[in-house]
Amino acid sequence: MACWLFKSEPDEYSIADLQRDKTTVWNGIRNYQARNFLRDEVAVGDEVLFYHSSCKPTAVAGLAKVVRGAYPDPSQFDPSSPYYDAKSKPEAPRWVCVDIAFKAAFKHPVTLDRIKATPALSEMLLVKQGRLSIQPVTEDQSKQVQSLAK
DNA sequence: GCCAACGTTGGC
DNA sequence: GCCAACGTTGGC
Repeated sequence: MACWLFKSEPDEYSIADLQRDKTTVWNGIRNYQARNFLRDEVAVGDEVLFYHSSCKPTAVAGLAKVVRGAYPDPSQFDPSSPYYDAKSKPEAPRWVCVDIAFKAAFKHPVTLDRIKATPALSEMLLVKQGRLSIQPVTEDQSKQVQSLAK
């Protein structure tokens, strides 16, 4: 089982929204590096750290799990969607999405500042490569983050 | 709202 | 098939 970190702007979709909805489609990914992870490596049963980005403070806010592997993101073919991509054809979809389910909302979200200040987490891509909305996390890192949230 | 980092694109 | 330009991302 692999672990991942998914970023979302809480104004758009927060861990509280996921708690309410139970499951959601993780769509709208329009960055190639993130898509490659989604398409090639994210699998059913994988653990997901749910990260709130572009807010104050940015933090890992909860836990989710993958319940459906990569399939074509329907929004890329919908002209009325903000995620519409005219260059993507149904016979060769450019973008994919996965489904995730709620597992937990952290009582104490683990802020980016805290992660940066924790030596065991200094190798996280979150710290080393900021701009990546889907990223792999080691099992140790995931456990560390979860223990900081208690 | 700046701008740095990345993968992809496309002109040559 | 090189490589400059582009689009996306997200902390500051």
